[in-house]
Amino acid sequence: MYGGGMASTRPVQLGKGPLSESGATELVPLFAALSDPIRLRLFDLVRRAGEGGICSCDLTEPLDRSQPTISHHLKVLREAGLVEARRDGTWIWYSVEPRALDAVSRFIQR
Amino acid sequence: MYGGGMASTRPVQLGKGPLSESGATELVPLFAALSDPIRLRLFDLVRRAGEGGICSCDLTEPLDRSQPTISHHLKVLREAGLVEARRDGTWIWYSVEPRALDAVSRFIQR
DNA sequence: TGGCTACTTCGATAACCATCAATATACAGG
DNA sequence: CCTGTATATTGATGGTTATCGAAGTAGCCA
Repeated sequence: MYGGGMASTRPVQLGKGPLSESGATELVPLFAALSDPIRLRLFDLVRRAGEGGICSCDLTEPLDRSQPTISHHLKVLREAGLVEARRDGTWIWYSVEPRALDAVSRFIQR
Repeated sequence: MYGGGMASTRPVQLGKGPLSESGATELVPLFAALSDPIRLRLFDLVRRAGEGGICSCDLTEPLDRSQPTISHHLKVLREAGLVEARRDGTWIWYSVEPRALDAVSRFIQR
């Protein structure tokens, strides 16, 4: 599961016509994933951890939420294709999916 | 009311430390406003209308939702500071708030 | 095997959200 | 002032989401 292929549908949206229904459904999960304060700060923490990533255990405490809640939010970020998880023994390291914000970036510069 | 000052709190976030709780609460409403397919397409339609804006009446039909629903979503976009409304006689013209996506843009390029 | 730690899933609850029909407000023309 | 058109607000409803505690799974080590 970890490192497995989530968010497989990549491209679309060639800067042309009005945002199609399908074009919208590509972007909505991204925005939805970032529209929660806990997830936004989670993503920020993961991003500033850089290449090596950050351990899940280091994410629970600073956000003042229960561990299951953090786990839930990390799952949302994963399924949105924003972060990726890599298992190393007992614990799991999160890092930013490289092309995570590409679609958002394209949307902004239209 | 229309043209009145919404989204008055502007700046913050100088590319420095971890995303603060307040920094997150600045971005969350923006992402939340864009995390609905109807609103996303609504915003897109308004944006591609350019300077002059687009009449509310031209937004109801292409999105296949009732008039109250569109009105509701436009209100959300307004309160998020993404679009502005200008009344002209009987009808109302929507256009993109100039600095609408600035905060999102800054967030992406950190 | 057995116990420890890290993390996920389940079940429940309360808060929130999208949607519509109905109703209300605002403006323009007669 | 009355009528029609354009837009907003209200009230209700069904669906989704954030949250937690409790229970489950997975890997390490002895």
